[in-house]
Amino acid sequence: MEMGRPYSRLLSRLERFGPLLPEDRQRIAGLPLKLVNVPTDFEIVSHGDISSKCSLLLDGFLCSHKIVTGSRRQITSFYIPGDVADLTTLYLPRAEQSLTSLGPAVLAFVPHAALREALDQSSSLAQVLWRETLVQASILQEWLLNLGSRDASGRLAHIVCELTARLQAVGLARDFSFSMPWTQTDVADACGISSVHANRVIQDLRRLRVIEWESRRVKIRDWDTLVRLAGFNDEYLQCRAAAVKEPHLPGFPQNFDGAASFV
Amino acid sequence: MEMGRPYSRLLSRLERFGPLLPEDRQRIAGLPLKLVNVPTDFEIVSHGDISSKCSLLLDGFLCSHKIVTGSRRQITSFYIPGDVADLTTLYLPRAEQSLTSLGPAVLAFVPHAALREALDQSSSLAQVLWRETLVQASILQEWLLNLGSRDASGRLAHIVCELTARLQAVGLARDFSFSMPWTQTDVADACGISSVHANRVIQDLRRLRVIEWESRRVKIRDWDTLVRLAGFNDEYLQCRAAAVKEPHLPGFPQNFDGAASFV
DNA sequence: CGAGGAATTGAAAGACTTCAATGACGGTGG
DNA sequence: CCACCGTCATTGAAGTCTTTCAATTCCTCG
Repeated sequence: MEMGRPYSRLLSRLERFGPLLPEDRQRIAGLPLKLVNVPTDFEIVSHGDISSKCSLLLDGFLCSHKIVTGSRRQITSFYIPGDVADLTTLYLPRAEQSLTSLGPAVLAFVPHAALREALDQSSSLAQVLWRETLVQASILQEWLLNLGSRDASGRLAHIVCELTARLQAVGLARDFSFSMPWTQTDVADACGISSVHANRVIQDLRRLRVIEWESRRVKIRDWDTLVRLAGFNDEYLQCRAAAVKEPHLPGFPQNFDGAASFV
Repeated sequence: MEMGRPYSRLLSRLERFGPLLPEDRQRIAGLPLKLVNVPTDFEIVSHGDISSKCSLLLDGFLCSHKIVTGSRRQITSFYIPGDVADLTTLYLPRAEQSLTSLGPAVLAFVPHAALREALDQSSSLAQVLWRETLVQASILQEWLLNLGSRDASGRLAHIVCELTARLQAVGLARDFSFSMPWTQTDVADACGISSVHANRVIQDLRRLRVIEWESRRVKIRDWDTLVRLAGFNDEYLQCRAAAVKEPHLPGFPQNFDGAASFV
């Protein structure tokens, strides 16, 4: 991890839809931040907190989650390096979910005040960050499909696919292999299944030689089969947005609609 | 429905966090729009479409949904009058979901171009609409808890609670009674259960005298029990945001954090 | 080497789905 | 006005998936 450039991953993420204005890059890069190391299972934000900062994840993994019915924990998102885990709190300061680390993690806290100021100065930057929250919402929708319409093995396969795709996009899953320092219980809480059942499903995937998953490290052995099991389609992640709009033709702005096909 | 003021419900919704600037109200009210009546089960936006307009719902209900595994349909959101159902397409024009009407509905289409122009001119307005998408995302998270961590009757109860609360917020569920012109299959698709099972669960709720649900109309008979069954807490809806910030004390801005408790 | 968390296993119970049939209802055409 | 039709709601029974409980084994770390 390049500690020297804490915003680099975030910036390259934000630029997948097109280059930022140089001054917007400056605004991001100039944001004050506070680096923090947190241990495993550290609760960074608690449900109900009023936040005054955003948490940019530099290294490790986070999840947001909430307790339902007294004891059952539902994980609603995973965050990987380059993600701002609680960007929502910028305009909805009360945290509806808790945010905790899965494994040791390195964070950069950015004060809301500074971020708001930057966004007030640049509507183009605000737009880019808005879009980032929309992509996160799109991931939530996909999880909804996952929990609502797939069986346990489909859910697990889908989560692994998504994680792989996201990690690849930030260069952390070369060779379809990555570290995943969380427990089967964590995975189960994301899939909405019991940890016992999660274990059995993982074993099925191992038996099928689709994945290896040992000592906190996952290796995908048969991506195509995994994708098929999961019914995975990466479009919702907008990972390849940059590829789509390659031709930077002047006079041909992206997503142009004008009054063209208005109903 | 006041056809004369199509934006009134949206405006009052947007103002629950605090009054809009007069010029921002003007910008919204001045937006061009095209009124459209659609019949039951009309697909307004299809998965994969590139949108050039947003759909403000004036009357009736919509849902967004997607097909999983060939045949199973998962509903991921309901929309009620005053909602902009596809605000996300403003900056993520490719629709990841389909949008269809549940029962006859009245829509106002607003071209992206006009909306973008308004938002470029006013960063305060952009902020308010951004927040609106964040609230929608917060609803998605709650649905995630629903599908991942509640049993069938809890899911159904929760959806009814949410719908009731949202409809009440726009004055459409006086006396805890409202029209719900969709089928048990639709409800089942939102809960991620089979329609047969949905039917049995509805009957349980009827037997417990918690709700009445006949001929497309729901009446809540025992709100407290329903809330308990659902584990419902309306905070995530931000319905009561306006109430919270009643004291408009000058010099005491809402959600002020400054450098105060910065970690 | 011991302790504690994590993973694994088996067996029984429970929740939900599927299939298949029947009943209820509203709207249509004759 | 009534028979007919299609959609939606309801029911029963069998089968599948998942949970729960309770051990047991494995691993990691101090």
